[in-house]
Amino acid sequence: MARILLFMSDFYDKVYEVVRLIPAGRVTSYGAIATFLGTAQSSRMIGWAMNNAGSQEKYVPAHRVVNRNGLLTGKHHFGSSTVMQELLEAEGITVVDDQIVDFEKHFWNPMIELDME
DNA sequence: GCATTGACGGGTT
DNA sequence: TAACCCGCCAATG
Repeated sequence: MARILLFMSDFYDKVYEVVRLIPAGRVTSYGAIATFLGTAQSSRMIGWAMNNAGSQEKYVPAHRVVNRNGLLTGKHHFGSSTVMQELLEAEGITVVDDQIVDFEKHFWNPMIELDME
Protein backbone atom coordinates (compact mmCIF):
# COMPACT_ATOMS: atom_id res chain seq x y z
CA MET A 1 0.00 0.00 0.00
CA ALA A 2 2.74 2.34 1.00
CA ARG A 3 4.38 1.45 -2.23
CA ILE A 4 1.65 3.17 -4.18
CA LEU A 5 2.49 6.41 -2.44
CA LEU A 6 6.04 6.14 -3.64
CA PHE A 7 4.86 6.58 -7.20
CA MET A 8 3.46 9.97 -6.43
CA SER A 9 5.96 12.67 -7.02
CA ASP A 10 4.49 15.76 -5.44
CA PHE A 11 4.93 16.10 -1.73
CA TYR A 12 1.65 17.94 -1.34
CA ASP A 13 -0.22 15.30 -3.30
CA LYS A 14 1.17 12.69 -0.97
CA VAL A 15 -0.07 14.64 2.01
CA TYR A 16 -3.55 15.01 0.59
CA GLU A 17 -3.64 11.35 -0.38
CA VAL A 18 -2.70 10.20 3.10
CA VAL A 19 -5.29 12.47 4.63
CA ARG A 20 -7.95 11.06 2.35
CA LEU A 21 -6.98 7.57 3.50
CA ILE A 22 -7.84 8.42 7.09
CA PRO A 23 -10.97 6.43 7.98
CA ALA A 24 -13.96 8.28 9.37
CA GLY A 25 -13.91 8.43 13.12
CA ARG A 26 -10.13 8.29 13.21
CA VAL A 27 -7.59 11.09 13.43
CA THR A 28 -3.87 11.53 12.94
CA SER A 29 -1.28 14.19 13.51
CA TYR A 30 0.72 16.39 11.18
CA GLY A 31 3.88 14.88 12.55
CA ALA A 32 2.69 11.34 11.87
CA ILE A 33 2.09 12.23 8.25
CA ALA A 34 5.42 14.01 8.00
CA THR A 35 7.20 11.02 9.49
CA PHE A 36 5.37 8.65 7.21
CA LEU A 37 6.44 10.66 4.18
CA GLY A 38 10.00 10.70 5.43
CA THR A 39 10.05 14.42 6.16
CA ALA A 40 9.64 14.24 9.90
CA GLN A 41 11.72 17.36 10.33
CA SER A 42 9.46 19.37 8.11
CA SER A 43 6.16 18.78 9.82
CA ARG A 44 5.34 22.44 9.32
CA MET A 45 5.00 21.80 5.63
CA ILE A 46 2.06 19.53 6.36
CA GLY A 47 0.18 22.45 7.78
CA TRP A 48 1.20 24.54 4.81
CA ALA A 49 -0.08 21.83 2.51
CA MET A 50 -3.34 21.75 4.42
CA ASN A 51 -3.73 25.45 3.89
CA ASN A 52 -3.84 24.73 0.20
CA ALA A 53 -6.04 21.69 0.72
CA GLY A 54 -9.18 23.74 0.38
CA SER A 55 -8.20 24.75 -3.13
CA GLN A 56 -7.72 21.14 -4.13
CA GLU A 57 -10.23 19.67 -6.53
CA LYS A 58 -10.63 16.54 -4.48
CA TYR A 59 -12.01 16.86 -0.99
CA VAL A 60 -9.46 16.60 1.79
CA PRO A 61 -10.80 15.70 5.25
CA ALA A 62 -8.43 18.06 7.00
CA HIS A 63 -10.56 17.94 10.13
CA ARG A 64 -9.13 14.50 10.81
CA VAL A 65 -5.67 15.97 11.09
CA VAL A 66 -4.70 17.65 14.34
CA ASN A 67 -1.45 18.47 16.05
CA ARG A 68 0.35 15.98 18.25
CA ASN A 69 -1.67 17.04 21.30
CA GLY A 70 -4.97 16.23 19.63
CA LEU A 71 -5.71 19.93 19.60
CA LEU A 72 -7.84 21.40 16.82
CA THR A 73 -5.34 24.10 16.03
CA GLY A 74 -6.52 24.64 12.48
CA LYS A 75 -10.23 24.92 13.07
CA HIS A 76 -10.32 28.58 12.09
CA HIS A 77 -9.36 27.58 8.58
CA PHE A 78 -12.68 25.87 8.04
CA GLY A 79 -14.60 29.05 7.59
CA SER A 80 -16.34 28.65 10.91
CA SER A 81 -14.62 27.82 14.16
CA THR A 82 -17.13 25.12 15.02
CA VAL A 83 -17.30 23.24 11.75
CA MET A 84 -14.23 21.13 12.43
CA GLN A 85 -15.42 20.04 15.83
CA GLU A 86 -18.87 19.23 14.55
CA LEU A 87 -17.47 17.17 11.71
CA LEU A 88 -15.39 15.17 14.15
CA GLU A 89 -18.26 14.68 16.56
CA ALA A 90 -20.42 13.59 13.64
CA GLU A 91 -17.88 10.81 13.11
CA GLY A 92 -18.01 9.70 16.72
CA ILE A 93 -15.13 11.71 18.10
CA THR A 94 -15.65 13.73 21.25
CA VAL A 95 -14.12 17.16 21.36
CA VAL A 96 -13.88 19.23 24.52
CA ASP A 97 -12.34 22.67 24.50
CA ASP A 98 -10.83 22.11 21.04
CA GLN A 99 -9.21 18.98 22.40
CA ILE A 100 -9.96 15.47 21.16
CA VAL A 101 -10.97 13.18 24.01
CA ASP A 102 -9.11 9.86 24.04
CA PHE A 103 -6.91 11.11 21.24
CA GLU A 104 -4.65 8.08 21.36
CA LYS A 105 -7.69 5.84 21.17
CA HIS A 106 -8.80 7.41 17.90
CA PHE A 107 -5.30 7.92 16.58
CA TRP A 108 -4.67 6.55 13.13
CA ASN A 109 -1.03 5.88 12.45
CA PRO A 110 -0.20 5.79 8.71
CA MET A 111 3.08 4.05 9.51
CA ILE A 112 1.15 1.13 10.96
CA GLU A 113 -1.99 1.17 8.87
CA LEU A 114 -0.36 1.66 5.49
CA ASP A 115 3.00 0.03 5.88
CA MET A 116 1.57 -3.37 6.64
CA GLU A 117 1.81 -5.57 3.65
C1' DG B 1 17.18 39.61 -1.06
C1' DC B 2 16.04 39.93 3.96
C1' DA B 3 12.72 39.41 7.66
C1' DT B 4 8.60 37.50 9.27
C1' DT B 5 5.16 34.13 9.80
C1' DG B 6 2.92 29.76 10.22
C1' DA B 7 -2.91 24.04 10.43
C1' DC B 8 4.32 21.49 13.86
C1' DG B 9 7.49 18.74 16.74
C1' DG B 10 11.17 17.74 19.78
C1' DG B 11 14.44 18.91 23.03
C1' DT B 12 16.03 22.20 26.99
C1' DT B 13 15.61 25.18 30.61
C1' DT C 1 4.25 22.07 34.05
C1' DA C 2 5.19 25.79 31.24
C1' DA C 3 8.03 28.71 28.71
C1' DC C 4 11.45 28.90 25.38
C1' DC C 5 14.36 27.82 21.50
C1' DC C 6 15.63 25.70 17.23
C1' DG C 7 15.09 23.22 12.78
C1' DC C 8 12.48 22.97 8.72
C1' DC C 9 10.77 25.21 4.18
C1' DA C 10 7.23 27.75 1.57
C1' DA C 11 4.79 32.05 1.06
C1' DT C 12 4.47 36.98 1.63
C1' DG C 13 5.65 42.03 2.09
